Amino acid sequence: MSDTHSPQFSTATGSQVRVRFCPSPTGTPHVGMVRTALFNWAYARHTGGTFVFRIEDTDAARDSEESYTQIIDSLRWLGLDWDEGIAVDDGAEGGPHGPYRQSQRGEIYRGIIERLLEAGHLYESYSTAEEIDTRNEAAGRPKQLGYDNYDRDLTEEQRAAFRAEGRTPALRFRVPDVDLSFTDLVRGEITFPAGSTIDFVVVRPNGAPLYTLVNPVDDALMGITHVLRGEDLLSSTPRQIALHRALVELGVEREIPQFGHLPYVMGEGNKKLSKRDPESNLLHHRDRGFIPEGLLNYLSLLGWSIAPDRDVFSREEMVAAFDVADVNPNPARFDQKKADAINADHIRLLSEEDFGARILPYLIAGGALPVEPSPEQLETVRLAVPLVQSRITVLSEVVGMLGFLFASADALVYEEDALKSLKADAPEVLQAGIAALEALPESDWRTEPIQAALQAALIDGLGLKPRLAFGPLRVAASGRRVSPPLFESFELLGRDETLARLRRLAEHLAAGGASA
RNA sequence: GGCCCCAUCGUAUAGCGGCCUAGUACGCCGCCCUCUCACGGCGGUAACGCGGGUUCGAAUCCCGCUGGGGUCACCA
Repeated sequence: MSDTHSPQFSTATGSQVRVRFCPSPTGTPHVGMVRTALFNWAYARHTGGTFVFRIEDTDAARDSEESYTQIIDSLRWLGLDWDEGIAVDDGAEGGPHGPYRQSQRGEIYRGIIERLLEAGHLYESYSTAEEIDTRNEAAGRPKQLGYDNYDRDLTEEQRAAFRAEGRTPALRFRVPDVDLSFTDLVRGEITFPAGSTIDFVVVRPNGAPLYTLVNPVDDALMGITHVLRGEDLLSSTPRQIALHRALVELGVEREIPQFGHLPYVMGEGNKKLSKRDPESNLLHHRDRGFIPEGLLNYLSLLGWSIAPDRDVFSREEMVAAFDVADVNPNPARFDQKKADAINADHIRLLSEEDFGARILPYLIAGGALPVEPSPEQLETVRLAVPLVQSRITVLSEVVGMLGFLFASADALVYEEDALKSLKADAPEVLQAGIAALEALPESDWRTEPIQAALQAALIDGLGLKPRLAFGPLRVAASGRRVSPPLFESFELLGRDETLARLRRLAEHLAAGGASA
């Protein structure tokens, strides 16, 4: 036996780095998937390397075009741009290693399979799952041990016999009987003992290649130097390394990529964040009004940190600081509260103009504004921006926060808890407020004079506590217990509208609409 | 069960042998600010899983245990 030269892993650094993101388009984009994309992207940008985007759609039964579209849409929304891969620049694919959808690479795989077969790395396997179970049972071998390498050394006669039965073989990879080890970029040395990795199927009987083959093959063909992926794939790494060794031997690639396994993103309790949990769904966060800056920042915190005393930062800062070697191997819990807080911080960092533009789609989607807002409505939004920017955590909250500005006095709905917060003296307070504001001419209808007039009438005049004095007015104006600042809201509403609302609540209460 | 991974406040993390009577952030609890709610400010609560080593010295290194997780598909 020639000495199995020690594995030749990639030593690429700097601009030689080539990483890839290769989701399979099944289901809705998952935050764990996005975190993986983010770390790959950040590593490529940090090193000045190349970020390749490939689609692993080798399972026609599970893949969907809708999922494919959502994934691309999500990366675009987040601003995770790629250098090579599918649909670059809104046009055709780009890059020297296309196609970047595995469903279109059949010819390429056929060639590789041929070479692998010729070199003896692959063999025909006629065993069915039932037969494997039966054999294990007969041999008193635990079922969980799986395949028994039964077909490894079938003779030509035996194969012919199977074929005569009308069976077509799957192709299995012959895993060498050696320890398989590598240095994980985030975990350090990992060794899988010889014998713990069994021969695995790489091609279905119908000729369709499986992930087990195409994933390493494409990494080889596309010159990937660093494979950063989820921890769930850690246990499949030894067989990938075995396959890579064969590919190096055949001259398909020069070196085996380095591997780094990113920690799990967990949900509540001790389980992986499942597709069932709403917070696993990227689209859900976008709909709630996470902004890309906030979501990216939070996701990067799942397994990584930029500094001992700071956790709010821009994507540029992340790129400058990111290194896989600093990734923490612990599984991380997705904490919605923390995510919200980080998002809120980023929302406050937005310029007023930017913020104003970003909330518009939410106001429309939430029904606060029509699809085509009028210039007046847009102006109101612009003026309301400073009132709400520091008051919300996710963009969709603007609907509840500002909706009252776009409803008419008679269409305004009073929320239950708002009505309940009113005391018995609410009618008098409203009357006093109305009187005070009626005395205020249109020309003085600005925040400060409004506040001065109400202060004089209610606090100084009636001797009320501010809380009790302004509560009824707030409910009258917004229908809510919590609203943007009151006097500013009055100004935005305008004199007539404000007075109409105060009168309407007064009538509502007089009609017995609220309990004391 | 075999194999593999993981182990610092409730959560995310800092810590890579002495700077740690363990830092930061979210959360939570007070107080201040205040027209509500936020924002902001101040203060507080709370952690090195256990047992052995190594060392003058261990959250940091080694071993064992315990506990959690993953994986054992003709899915990816």
